[in-house]
Amino acid sequence: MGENQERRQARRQKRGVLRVEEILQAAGALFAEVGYDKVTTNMIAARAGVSPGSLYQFFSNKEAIAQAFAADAIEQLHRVYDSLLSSEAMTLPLQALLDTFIDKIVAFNRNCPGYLALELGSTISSSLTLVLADLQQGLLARQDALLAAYWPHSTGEQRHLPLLVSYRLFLALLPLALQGDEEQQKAIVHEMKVVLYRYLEPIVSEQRALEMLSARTHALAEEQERRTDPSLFDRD
Amino acid sequence: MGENQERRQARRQKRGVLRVEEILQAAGALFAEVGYDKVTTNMIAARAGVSPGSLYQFFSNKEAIAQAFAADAIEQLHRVYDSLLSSEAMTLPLQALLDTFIDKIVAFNRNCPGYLALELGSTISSSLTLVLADLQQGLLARQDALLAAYWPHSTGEQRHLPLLVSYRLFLALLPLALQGDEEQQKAIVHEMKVVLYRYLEPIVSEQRALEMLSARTHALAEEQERRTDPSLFDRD
DNA sequence: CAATTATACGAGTAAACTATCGTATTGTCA
DNA sequence: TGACAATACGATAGTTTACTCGTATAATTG
Repeated sequence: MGENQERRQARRQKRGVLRVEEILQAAGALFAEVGYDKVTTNMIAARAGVSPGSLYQFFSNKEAIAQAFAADAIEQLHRVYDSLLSSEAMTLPLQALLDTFIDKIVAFNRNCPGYLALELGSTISSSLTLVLADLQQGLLARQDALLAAYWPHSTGEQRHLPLLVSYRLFLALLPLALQGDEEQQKAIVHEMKVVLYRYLEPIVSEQRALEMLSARTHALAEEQERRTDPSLFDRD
Repeated sequence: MGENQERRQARRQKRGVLRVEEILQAAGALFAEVGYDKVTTNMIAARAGVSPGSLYQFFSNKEAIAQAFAADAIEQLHRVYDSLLSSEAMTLPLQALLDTFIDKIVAFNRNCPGYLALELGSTISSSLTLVLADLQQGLLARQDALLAAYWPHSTGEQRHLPLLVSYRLFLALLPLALQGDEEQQKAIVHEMKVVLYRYLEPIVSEQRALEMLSARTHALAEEQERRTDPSLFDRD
């Protein structure tokens, strides 16, 4: 699709590569502002300072622009994961890891607006969504490795659900962490860390999790007469 | 807008009211399937079994259809909250309340697909989004009352952030809870309850929260030499 | 039964948008 | 320098979509 065109840039690279960057940056900004669907190709061209026709010199269609933008963003994210999966980072306690992890990913999304819009704005299964999901597989593997390091003796099967849930929770709060004044942004980031820590900590330290859950349950039961099925929260 | 038309139905109510219901149901189903933006008015007409022109006998435009659908849905949600805010429900421990609360709201979203799509698919600030936000204010007040009941001596200011965060967390997992096989759906609902309980419980019982958090922090510090700033998770 | 009004239809209109095409310009290489 | 390829342009073709309008039918009222 768009790759052929980019690959054949043997000559005249400087102008072309520069234009591609300009176009992708303009597209990303617009994705963040109005969402992928409502961005028109003419808007992208205007923001990038090129003619509508020039877009198609480098990208075969609108979707290819979003794909290239997402590919760039995900490559950057991989670099973030590289630093997080370093041997020294893995020796941190979960709380500290979450702290740096969340800070870094939030910082990335601040620098690269538009990626979040593509991630969230994925109205059900366009072909763009499928390509995006494919690109994310790599990131999911890194996240899984991270969780595995903190959850010894766990199987991929076991990690699947917590991983999925954690990712969704993070994504859900991310828009709030990027909007509003700095005060509110800090507060949201703090809540993100609290939510994920309280969710994940009992999971990665299983034995303690069981103890604490039953302890809490008993405390509640003593405070208040027990009207509820004790197995409400037990899984199947 | 659309209200005038519906209000002037003095005669011929039966056919008209019926058509309105058919149209809204068709629209809701389509919103859930492909999202508001990608639904065309002709699709709604076809699904409802009416001509394109007939839509505009009852609704002034596409957005008015979504608004009417959302208004209906939110009215139903208010009835759900009515039962949750009953005096007897408020005596349940938090865990039990969350259990029934989540089950009921999930059940509603199963019965009324399309509402979630409107809620999530709100690409940044169309006029539809503003109207939706307005309709939701009422629900937010109910949720706040619920949280206030479990968090004595709390101010509205204090409840604001946890309320916002809880709602986002719930919304984030809801799509997962509605898709996939029944097995997976149950698992997701379970995770929803776990996440919200672990997040909210320390908040509504403040003093215990502080104790437990510091206890955990100490335990972690002893297990592992302390390389991280102890105040990482403190706000500001 | 007439008169009036709500409901129904569906071809058609105007606007918006993606992508193309013919052409002009700029840079590169022999 | 001359030939060739990459880049740039912008008008516009072709498509999609929300919505209208003239007309026809069904129901209600007097």
